[in-house]
Amino acid sequence: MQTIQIYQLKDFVGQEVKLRGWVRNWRKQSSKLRFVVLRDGTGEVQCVAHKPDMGEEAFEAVKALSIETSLEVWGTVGRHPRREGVFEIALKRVVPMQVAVDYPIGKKEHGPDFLLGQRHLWLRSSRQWAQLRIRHTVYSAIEGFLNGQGFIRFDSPILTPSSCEDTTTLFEVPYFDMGSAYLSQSGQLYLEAGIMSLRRVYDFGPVFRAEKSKTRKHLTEFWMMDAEAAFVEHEENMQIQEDLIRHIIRTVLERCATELETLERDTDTLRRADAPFPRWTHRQAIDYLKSKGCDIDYSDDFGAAEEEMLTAESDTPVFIERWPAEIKAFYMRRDPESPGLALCSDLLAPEGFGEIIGGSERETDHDELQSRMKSLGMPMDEYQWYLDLRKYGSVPHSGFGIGLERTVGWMAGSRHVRECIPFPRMISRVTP
RNA sequence: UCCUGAGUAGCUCAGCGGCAGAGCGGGUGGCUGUUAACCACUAGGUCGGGGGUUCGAAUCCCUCCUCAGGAGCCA
Repeated sequence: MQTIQIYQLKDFVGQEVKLRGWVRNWRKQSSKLRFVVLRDGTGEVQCVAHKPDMGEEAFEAVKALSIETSLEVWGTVGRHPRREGVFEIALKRVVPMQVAVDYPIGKKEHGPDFLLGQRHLWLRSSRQWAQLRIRHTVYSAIEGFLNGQGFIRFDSPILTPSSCEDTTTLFEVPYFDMGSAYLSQSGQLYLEAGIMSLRRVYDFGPVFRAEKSKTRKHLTEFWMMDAEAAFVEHEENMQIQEDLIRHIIRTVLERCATELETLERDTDTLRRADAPFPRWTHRQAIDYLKSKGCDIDYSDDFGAAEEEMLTAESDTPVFIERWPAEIKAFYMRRDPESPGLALCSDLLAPEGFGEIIGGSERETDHDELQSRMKSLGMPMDEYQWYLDLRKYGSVPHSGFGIGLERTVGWMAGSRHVRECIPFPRMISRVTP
């Protein structure tokens, strides 16, 4: 008899098999009939325990099962009598590995604080299973796309000497007798060094922000993929981002049908997002918002409400490009046609999921960059290496960073990014 | 840091000045096709902590704590 996994059931109809997993739920129908829902990490299947078929002793073993007990089951694969395309197991025998007593997560609703406190167990529920599998698929789609575009993985350091911004948003860690180091907010500056060797590079890892943000779009530790490419300018940079996002959408739709169904995600909406992305300048966006009655100025950033208005009428994500330079980062190249603007773009996801990518063409001129850094009061000795990149063969280059959890949240239709990472870290939670 | 809301059984919540409640979960029993199964019975309480008002406080007031959503903030 073969030991199989639930995803293989369709190939074993009519055969006796062995499965290993956990009890998701059980239902008692009568003194002679019980249903046990088995999950094994690859899926779920209903097992039918009928006392006259399996015998007194084997049925007693089924009666002793509890939610989340780990076990091995033997039985015959069949088709559900009333559900098309659904399989079930006619049980012959069950052997518990470890009997779970009083599993804390029940079948009814729970609050977020309780569930996050039980995150190590909450991971087992159907929705979390589906979301984490979509996370894996998004991760895998990003890597597949970049590999196909000639990007080389280049791991940026996580411990860094300091920030280019003020250090209040950084997590500080003691570093031997050298004072403090800080957890990285982004590996971008290091990637700019990498492209001068490898032409196109990316990193993919955790980044850390000590901001006291308390919203459904913020985590203090989240995963970001930063890509950087030599000889790529602003327009091509946006094209790469659009191609990447559309590749992610197609990959998730293709590989995660079951997961999306479990989450009751509207896949037509996702499908429609796989189309050319509108590109608005920041000025056009402000004009639009003004026409809708927003009290906003040409030098302003957008709040959550504005972001939603900008994408409300679009099926696809929307690029907002060429922002006022003074509200963007120092390393962004200025627009030659309008020096007050930065050659940058934010990509806003539709359906209210917010900003998922930020990118820009980078400043290439040594003196220009140096003067901006000085005026920001940055520690020039710590960043000499970064200025060196503009002294020894500076080239046009661009890059962008994509937030994994927000992208997963959009794909999965999750209201909160805390469900898009196995163990979320937020302002009021670092455990479990 | 600010604004708003919440904290009552293991969980989700109702009760909002006069006997501490329901559903789920636990336990016991019933039902041959259930899908968060259902039905009956049963056990289960420091009403977030402290202080105050009142004949009487889960309920009103003050204060602190915790959580949520949002704002600010967010290479």
